[in-house]
Formats: sequence, structure tokens, C-alpha cells
Amino acid sequence: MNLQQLRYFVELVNWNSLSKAAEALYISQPALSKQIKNLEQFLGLTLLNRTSKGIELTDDGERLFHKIKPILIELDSIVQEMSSRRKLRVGALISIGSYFFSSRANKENSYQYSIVFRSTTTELLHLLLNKELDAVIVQDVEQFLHLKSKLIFQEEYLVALSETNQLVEQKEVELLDLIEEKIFIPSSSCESSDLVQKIFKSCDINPKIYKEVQTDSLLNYVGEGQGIAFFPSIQAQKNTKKNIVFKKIKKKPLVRSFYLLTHSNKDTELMGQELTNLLNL
Amino acid sequence: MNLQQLRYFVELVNWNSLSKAAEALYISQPALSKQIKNLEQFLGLTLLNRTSKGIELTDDGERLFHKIKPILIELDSIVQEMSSRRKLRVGALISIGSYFFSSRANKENSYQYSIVFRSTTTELLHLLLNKELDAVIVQDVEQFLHLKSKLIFQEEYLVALSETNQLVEQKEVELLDLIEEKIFIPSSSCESSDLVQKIFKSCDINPKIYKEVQTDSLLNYVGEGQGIAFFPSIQAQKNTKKNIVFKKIKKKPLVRSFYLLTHSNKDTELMGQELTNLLNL
DNA sequence: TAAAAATACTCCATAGGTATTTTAT
DNA sequence: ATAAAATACCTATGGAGTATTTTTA
Repeated sequence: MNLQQLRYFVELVNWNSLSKAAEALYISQPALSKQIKNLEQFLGLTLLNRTSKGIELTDDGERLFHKIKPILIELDSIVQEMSSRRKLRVGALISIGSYFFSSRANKENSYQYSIVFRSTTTELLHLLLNKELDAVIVQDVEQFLHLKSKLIFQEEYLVALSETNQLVEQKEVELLDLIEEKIFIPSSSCESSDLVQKIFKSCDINPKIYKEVQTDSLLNYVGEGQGIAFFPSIQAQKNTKKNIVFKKIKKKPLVRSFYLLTHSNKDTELMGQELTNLLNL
Repeated sequence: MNLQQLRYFVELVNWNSLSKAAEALYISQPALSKQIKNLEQFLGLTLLNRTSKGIELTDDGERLFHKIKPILIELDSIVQEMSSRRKLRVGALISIGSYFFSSRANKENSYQYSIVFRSTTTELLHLLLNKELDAVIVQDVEQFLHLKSKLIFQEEYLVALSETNQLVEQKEVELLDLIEEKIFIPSSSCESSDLVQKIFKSCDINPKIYKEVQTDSLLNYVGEGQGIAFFPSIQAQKNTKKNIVFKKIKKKPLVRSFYLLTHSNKDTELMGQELTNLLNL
């Protein structure tokens, strides 16, 4: 005996026909027929009288129905109540999250989401697919398998220049202006370094790229006038180094897009506006 | 979510270890681990804190436990009560049943068994294997697949002679005395006709066998002195025809055995003595 | 390093599907 | 003849197993 059989039986009582009930349950008539028979065999009772014009409950069937229906209702309400205690578990990259979520949201737990941070997109997707997370915020992954996707935010990259660089005179710079510059990118493959390399490759430009380790170090190199680097505009806004200037790039060739990935559009809706509020824009 | 997971969870609470609980549940530790995780995923909650020295319930786990346990207990009691309404469904051959069961047992339904009659052993076994019956009474089938078997009754066959036959002088007859007689057996293959033929074959005796249709007709032929026939002693006792004499056969070469076949020895025990009472011996 | 839990895989039971047959009106 | 349920057969999901790895006191 299992819950499914009991649920089938209780629904069945609303109809005087296995076929109709099966339709209402979105299963085939033989499947329902079999499950009801299994239930009868388990109990050792006949629950239905079958006729060529439908079915009717036996006395035992009536008795079971009246005893089981309240149980199922109570069980459902317990599940609902327990599930309502659940917070939507959102995952995001450490590199994104630490910039995007206000400390208030993170610490006071005042939203109905709990947020966990992981270092790789792969790990986040894995957690989502295993349903250990309800949603993940990923960069530049618009589609993945069966997951539902929603674009939640786009952000351009700015170029960081030393204040001694002659390009600081221009209001905005062209990508082509930068081909003679030494470009510093994070050494470990990350969304930003991947994006930069991809864009240059797509333009058939072969710039001088120097890999460095830390975001902080990148800024140091730039500040010393040794080369340039690219930063998401939000990171640029947080910059405190005085000898560094950020310039927009014409036509915004470098843009990162954040997508919310979930299993169901319902979850996406649920998070909808609140997620935007959560973002520290 | 299913009942199994909930039952596992409730049992688990009695232990502070997945391994111990798994042992108590007679399943492997990984199986329990996975099911509890599935339950957690379904609810979107963490029910257990896992440590390297065991587990402890989270607040959500505590809450679920206190809500679910009474439900499971109630469900079990409903199942038990429903199952107790079940009568053991016993099947028997028409040919046996109409002789063996008193009309009182059959009609008043005063025993806790319901009895159905079928015309073939095959059909009975089929119903038992499909669990549409809990037990069947079969003739001369001692074992069948995994079914549990219990010998409940044995009965010898008597030979029916015309009162004009010279063998009526003897108190008992030998099987060999009968080889010159015309032997009437039912034409359609039944347990009795099979048995008679089998016994003669095993003795290397080739008697004159005449197939007839009905048991009643057999007695008519015998009464008219045209030949002999074999009958189970209980049928012999019921005979009302005055010109027929029944004689025991020396060494009881023709005996039929009735077995009770069930799925479980438990059912056999349950029926035990009461079944014997039920038999109209 | 030793325990407990989690993971990776394999296997098999069974729920559910489609096609067909049986049954009763 | 028709409508409903039952049966036969097939497929695929998931529960449970064994072997192994990970974690943490």
C-alpha cells in the first residue's frame, strides 16, 4: 500500500467510473484499474463493484473512504505547513554574490530566501539539478538542460586605466584603442577572464594579455601604469584607488548577463521582484 | 514523498545514527541516507544535522516528527481495522466443496472464511497466485511453486458393486479382483478419473475402462450390473441407491489427499483447526 | 585514524503506458 | 453494438544493494 493508491482511491470515489477518474488523475484507465486492484489485494477486501456501466463502492469501500480521506487531507496540510517553512535556497558565485547582495539581506535573513555562495558555476548547477538549491544566479549561462531561465540583470564592463594613460582624455574609448595596451586578466579561469578573451577573439584582435592572480593585484598593476584591465561597472564604482580612471567602452562590447535558473517558472515568479530588491544595485 | 520515507524518518528518530536506524529497518545505510535526503528535498527542508558521530534532528525535523508520527499510527490502525474485516478467501473444487462443506457453514457465513468454488485446480491456483484467494484446498497437489502446503485430510476410495456381483460376499476386495470388471469413470478428466487411471497404470493392470459423463450415471450403470466404479468414501456414505454395495479395497491403493495451499504459513495456522471443523466429516 | 555519512554504480521491482480482450447491457 | 473494465505486454523510473570515498572529531 502506498499514498498514491490511497489518493487514487479517494479521487475515484468522486466518479462512478474508472475511466473518468483515470482521466481526472491524468493516468490511463488500466493504470488506475491495476492500482485499485493492488490496494484491494493489500487489504484483502473488495472496495468496488465493477459493472459494465461503471463502478460503485462496496460497504468496505465506503468505510475505507471515510476513514482515509481525512488522513490524506491532514497529511497534505502537514506537508504544506512544513514546506512553507522552507526558504527558497538561492545559489550564486562568490565573485558575484559578495558584490551583489547587501549585507543586510545576507545577515538579517529578513528575506524569504537563504543564499549560499559557491566558487564555480558548475557546482551551482549541480546543486540546483540535485534540488539542493531552488534557484541559482549565473553569469552568461542563458540555457541549461530543462532549467527555466530569466534574465535578471545586465552590466557592462569598463576599462581601468592609469591616470597617466593618454586615453583618459577621451570620454569613452573604442575597443580598438586598446590593442596596443598590456591587458591584465585574472589568471584562474573565471567568467570575466573568459568573457574578455572571448570578445577579443571574436573581433580577431590579438592583444597582449598578462594573467595575474587577484582582482586587487590587477588594480595595482593598472595603477602603476603597467597596463589596463576590465571591470564590471559595479566593481568600478567601488574603486577607491585615486590614480585609476574607469572609462566606458563604445558600443558596450563587454557585457555580462545574469540569469536566474530554476526548475519551475513558478519559483522564478515567486522570486521575481523581490530578487531585484535584494540586488544591491 | 511516500509512506516509506515517512516511516523511515519516524524510526530514524529513535536512533542517533543512520547506520543504526538502517540496521533496525533492515535496509542498508546508503538506502536510508538516500531516502531521508529525498524526503528533505521534497520538503525543501533540512531535517537532520549530520556529524561524523551521528545525527541529530533539526527544529524542522522535530516538528515533522511530532506531526507525522500520529498520522502513521492512525493510518496503521485504519489498515489493521480494514484488514480485520477481511475474511480469508478459500477456494475449492466444486466437486469437493459440495461434499465437504456443510450447508450451514456455507450459507450462514458464520465462519470467518468465505468460500468460492471453481471447476478446475488450475483456476484455483491461478486465483491464489494472484492473491484473489488466500487459500485453496486442492486434491493431490502437495507442492506448487513457493506455496505453503498442509495436508488436511485423506480419504480412501471404495468400489461400487451391483448387489448381484459375486464380490459382495467378500468383506474387502483386492484391486486384482477387479481386472475382469468393466470400470466406469467420469468422461471429463477430473481428479478421481485421473487417480483411477494412474493407479491401474502403476500396477501394470489394463482394465476395461468405460468413460461416462455424470457421477449419477456412473451409479446407474453400476446399479444395473453393467460394471463397477470407484467413489470416495464420503460419497459412498451418501448413496441412497439400494441395489449398490460399496466395498473397501485392501491396502487402500486408491486414496485422495487434500492439501491446503497458502502464501504464508501464518494463514495456514490461522485456518488450522477451524478448517477441520468446517469440513463436514 | 576511525567512525559515520555520502557518493557511484548496478540491478530489479513495479508504476504507468499502449494495444487488445472480455464482459454486460 | 457499445461502453466499461480487465488483461497482456513493454518501458522506464526509482528503491535498494555493494563498494568506495569523503568528512570530522
